Amino acid sequence: MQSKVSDDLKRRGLVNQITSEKVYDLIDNGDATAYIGFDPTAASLHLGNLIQLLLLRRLQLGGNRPIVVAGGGTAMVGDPSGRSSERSLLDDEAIEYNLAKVGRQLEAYLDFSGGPKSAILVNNRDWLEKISFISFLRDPGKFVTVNQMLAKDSVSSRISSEHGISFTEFTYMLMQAYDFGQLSDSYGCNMQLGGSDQWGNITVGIDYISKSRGREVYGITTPLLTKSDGTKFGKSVGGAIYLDSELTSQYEFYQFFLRSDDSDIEKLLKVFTFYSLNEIDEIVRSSIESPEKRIGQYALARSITEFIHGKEGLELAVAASEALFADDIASVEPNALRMALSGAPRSTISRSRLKDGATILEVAIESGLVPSRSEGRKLIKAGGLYLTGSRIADEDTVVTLKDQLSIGALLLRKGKSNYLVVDLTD
RNA sequence: GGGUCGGUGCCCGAGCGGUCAAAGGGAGCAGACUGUAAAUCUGCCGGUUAUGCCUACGUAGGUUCGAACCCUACCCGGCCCA
Repeated sequence: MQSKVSDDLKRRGLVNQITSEKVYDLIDNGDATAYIGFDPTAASLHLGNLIQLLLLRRLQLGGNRPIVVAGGGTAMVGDPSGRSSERSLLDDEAIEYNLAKVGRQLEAYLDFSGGPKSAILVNNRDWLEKISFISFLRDPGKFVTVNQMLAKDSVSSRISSEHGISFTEFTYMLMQAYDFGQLSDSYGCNMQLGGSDQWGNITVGIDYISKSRGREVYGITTPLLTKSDGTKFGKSVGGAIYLDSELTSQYEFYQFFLRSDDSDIEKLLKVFTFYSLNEIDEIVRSSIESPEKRIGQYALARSITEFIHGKEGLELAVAASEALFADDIASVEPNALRMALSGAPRSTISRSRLKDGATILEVAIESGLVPSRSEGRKLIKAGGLYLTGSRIADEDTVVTLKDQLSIGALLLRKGKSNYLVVDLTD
């Protein structure tokens, strides 16, 4: 007898709030049809979204049916939850673009292979676009009181703030409630999942369905993932960590997890991997025994990178890591090096630029390693800029074609581990 | 509406006529140590065509050789009174 799905979720720290204990019965018996919506406000999902998506995946593995909603319609309006000021509206084109990208990601991490528990992907624009204004006012509108809406944190905090809240965003939770209703009608969806900031939106939907259809549905939220020092998890130097390798290379993705704090490892393994709790205990135990081996970090980074980027992606990331952290990168065989670095952050600069004699400072700026001349100067002065493994002491050091690696690229490094491969173009 | 206190760099917060690109803390970046960890210590932390110039102390004006600091108006917030 396998341990219960609900116990597993609880012990992984994935449950923040539930609307009823009934939630656990449903998911343990494989009776849940659970949905999460993702608004395509960016071209890729990031780690925060991934936690939700993995939760859906866990439910599916436990015999429940997942539905992912691409918020093509809701993205037109913008969710005020967790925001202190009004969003700027995205135009149609941007949403369509993001939708195409994010939609593909949503399909990649769940099992859509058919059968009764096969995942479903829908776009809420399909129904939100069709409903007329008057119907909208009559159907979801009449079942939800403004009093109720005003009481939600996401709204009340904005009303009392100097920024206020537009009618547009105020309406958001009504749209989300309507989504839930549609899914309930079409697919028997009986549960909505979301981050803790979604609690208000989810409960409005539950009330709406109960009043309009007399049907009982449920909700679960996940806690906001924080690091052991209390700061928000999932940000790195360049901002959010994305699942799309064009925005966050496999190497960066892998490295992000590889550099996790010891004290966060257990939590991260529970949230981001499918290792069983027993396996995690084992990994954590050996990590504590010999922390310098970073067993937990490797297990975490490998597992999650493989899940997101596949075996090939993981191999790229590992190869890039090994090549970049090698003692003598110049001796790495060209083909191997080219392969290895294909997952690393890159930039380009023209050959002629080097022929004319560019200084290291200029190269660092033009390649985007540093944002301004002063930043570059400071970096060099602090001893934090490296060209192919050697520290640069003088900003006027001239970079020539002789500095290129066997693969026709320069290798810059900022600090201990921020590498940039600069391809030479004609 | 009246009174009063306040609005400072990514955030918090000192400054109250020149020596202020603005103390201090946090965040961030880099260095040392280490395990590509944490903690700790050190340096940096508006831009630049750099002993100068530009941009910046709620907004717009004004006084002054000179203003974040004084004056006027306006906008926004806290508290007290109505």
